[in-house]
Amino acid sequence: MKPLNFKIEKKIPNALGRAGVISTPHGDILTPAFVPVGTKGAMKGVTPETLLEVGAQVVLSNTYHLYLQPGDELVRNAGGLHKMMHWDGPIMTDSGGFQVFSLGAAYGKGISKILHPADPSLQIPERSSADDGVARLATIGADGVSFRSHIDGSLHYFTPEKSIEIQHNLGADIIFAFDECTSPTEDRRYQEEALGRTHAWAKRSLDYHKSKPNHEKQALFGIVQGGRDEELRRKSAQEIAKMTTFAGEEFDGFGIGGSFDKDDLHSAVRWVNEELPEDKPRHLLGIGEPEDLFMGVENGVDLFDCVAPTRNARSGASLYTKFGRMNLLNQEYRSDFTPIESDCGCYACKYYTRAYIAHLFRAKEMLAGMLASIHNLYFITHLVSGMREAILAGTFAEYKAEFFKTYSRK
RNA sequence: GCGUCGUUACUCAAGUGGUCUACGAGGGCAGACUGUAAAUCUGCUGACUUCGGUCUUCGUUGGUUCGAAUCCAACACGGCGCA
Repeated sequence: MKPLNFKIEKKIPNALGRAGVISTPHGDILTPAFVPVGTKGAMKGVTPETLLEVGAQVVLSNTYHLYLQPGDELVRNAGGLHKMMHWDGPIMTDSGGFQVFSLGAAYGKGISKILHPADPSLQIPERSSADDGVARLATIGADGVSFRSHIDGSLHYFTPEKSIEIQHNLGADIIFAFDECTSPTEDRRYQEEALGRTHAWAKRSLDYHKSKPNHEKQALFGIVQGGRDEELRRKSAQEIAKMTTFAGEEFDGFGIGGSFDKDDLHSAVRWVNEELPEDKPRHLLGIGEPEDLFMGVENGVDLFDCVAPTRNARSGASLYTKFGRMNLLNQEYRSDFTPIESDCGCYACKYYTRAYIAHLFRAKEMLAGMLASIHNLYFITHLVSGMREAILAGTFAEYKAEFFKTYSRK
């Protein structure tokens, strides 16, 4: 029995994009779809009921974080992630591969998922091997990665098998192979070396997963890496796509990973999706700004997860609107008694004003982040489901043009 | 009335002769955030500025000193104690 089924409904003419349906043991995901991130088994400030209302179909949690706290065995004993967090829809778990990056090479350096051209100092290749003398919480070995817990400093070791085992305990519908997300500041030699590791780990993740009964109900996605280099990206996509166990079993879908120079994102996605088989779902890991979502969908991405909508909402009152992002904490909104967006159908816009939500932020009321998260999740979720509708209607280009007529990144 | 303590920027609050436009916190203003080390982080917050500086401020006034938020005197206001 297959844990996942993917059906393409319609394609964008002369492009890689498509609309489809992913079926999982916990329901269907209509694609393209945005996947809200609830790292520690909870959407920060949003209940599962509200998450549904906001338009979420599936959520993504994190292996590393849940392993540290409360512990994957406890999650298993609680009846699994679905039951524990009271979310009956599909769940995905990231493998912890991103933490290899964020707690490793990127640790303490201000390097994030996306580098902007304005950070020239960060773009110089800094090393070609593991040691540059900078303290970090994750160090990479041949067999796996050792992590120092960011919570209590305790030492932990992840191998591909360990990551998959934890993900089996968590019980998500879609799980990811353990990979190394590299920094764009690494040179090509390092990217190649890291890619070799990611592929070896992918194979071990696949072998281990398919050898366990869990593979009947949990789908495993392999992750493509390769940095900004076209040859490495295409090679990675091909290798991950054709990777099989001794019994001939393949990945059920693919993740596209990496930390990007903003300009490299587009080309990397296109190279990869030109190589990946059409009949399996593709997930662009950690990307979710509107302009990137359009780019991704157009280039054949089916799923996106991103912390941006919730983090922006919570931590800066940065809200998505059809005109671009607005900072609700700006002076001008103090006595603005209109909704965040007058034609938005979300709960926050239906009942509350900018002035009120801004007040809640200043007063440090929890409701502030909740309402802002609801709006941002609604916005992004609906933006992507709107793309799906447009693909089905054959009007993707028009939908995109209409959106960018008013939206600007500032 | 006498005694005593206090008065620092929007607020609270350090500072008791030069390194003081003056620590720190809050507030305010702005910015950042893309598989969540994140309800977080960064910058600015006396005025003017060609961004190198220039000028003005520590209750008020006067004084001591090369130099005062810091020492002295008087005054104003406030707390406490005694009448």
